[in-house]
Amino acid sequence: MAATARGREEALPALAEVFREHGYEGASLFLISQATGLGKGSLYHFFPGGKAEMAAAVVAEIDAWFERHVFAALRDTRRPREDIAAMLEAVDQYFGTGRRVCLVGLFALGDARDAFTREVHAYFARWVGALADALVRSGNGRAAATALAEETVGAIQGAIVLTRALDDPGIFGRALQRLRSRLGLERR
Amino acid sequence: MAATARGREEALPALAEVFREHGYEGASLFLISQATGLGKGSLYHFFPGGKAEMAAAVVAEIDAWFERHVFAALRDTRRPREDIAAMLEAVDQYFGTGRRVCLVGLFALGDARDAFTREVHAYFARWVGALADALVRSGNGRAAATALAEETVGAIQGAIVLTRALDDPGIFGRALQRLRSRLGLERR
DNA sequence: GCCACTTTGTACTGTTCGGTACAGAGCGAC
DNA sequence: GTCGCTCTGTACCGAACAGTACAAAGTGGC
Repeated sequence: MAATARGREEALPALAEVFREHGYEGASLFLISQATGLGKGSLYHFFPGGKAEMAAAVVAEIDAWFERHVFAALRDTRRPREDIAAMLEAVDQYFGTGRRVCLVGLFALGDARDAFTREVHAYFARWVGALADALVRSGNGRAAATALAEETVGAIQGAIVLTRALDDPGIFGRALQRLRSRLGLERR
Repeated sequence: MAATARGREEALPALAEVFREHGYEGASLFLISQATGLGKGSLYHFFPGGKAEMAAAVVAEIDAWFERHVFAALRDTRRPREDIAAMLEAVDQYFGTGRRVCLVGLFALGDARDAFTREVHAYFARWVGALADALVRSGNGRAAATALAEETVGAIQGAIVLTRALDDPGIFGRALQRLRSRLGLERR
């Protein structure tokens, strides 16, 4: 955590963690400085726009990560079932079985809503869209696929809330298992 | 919103709205003063413990409201199907078809986690528990009932996130409709 | 070794924060 | 009226805030 970042890119993971833990308002420059190991001088050198630019950079990186590792494969998949299963696996890893907050979801609930409406909207629209595409390819009708995709992404977000509220990662695991069965990914 | 509150109780709704809109850290005393129509003097007269006491009072009121209007009926119901349906209806109203944030869910994600872990845990545990009770009474086994209850509460929380992210209340409505069908509440 | 450029620590700015102090306004009881 | 009590506006406090200025420390090319 305090393993002194050397540049803008290296600082992003620690930065993301601070925003996840404390929200946008709660993430003070002191906390950010501590977490990244960078002094104010360096922080403002790398992010002249201050906190807002830091948060934007974090959101952009998360967005890019999901695009690369999750969404892209779903859109043009030739093996929809395998790729959807891989998506759930990646989600399980990424969100630490529900212990780790989804920063974009947190921003959606209002923490920095006005500032990042666009980015938040784009992230979830692409997630739902890509998943719906994969579900169409796996044999669902367009409407059913969209409904299933909405249900899946919603269930993941809700499971994060419940897991953290009740402090029980079992909730997240069970939610993923239900989704696997509902998406027809059960080994047969 | 700015309709000057006259006492502690009257101030709670406006207070809750500020915390919902801006989160715990983001709700400054200036915003609170504006929203309630109360000056600092009055605020500290009614809530000597400051912001923390205000947030605690709001959470307690929300908790009491759900206990009275949602949880109680579910626990000892003799008409589980009707009472579960009524619960979904109340939820739809309360959360403004997904436009209104669940403050307890927001706190669960971290906005004021440390300060309200107990309250957040109790709220969701009682919600899931009461719903599971009703589902047992409507003929489900204990395990299936708990799983369904977890799924339902999670789906509601997730639908709030998605609805706000994509700015489309249809998402919340469709989620509730799916839940009705899954909980066996469809008119037959 | 010297130069140009990037990176950093530190001291500082003005502002806003949560919270306090307190005088006085309002207002029923008698 | 006037007493006692609840309530409220205002001025104020120290601390923490985001952001700036800038000199010094590094660093790679030559």
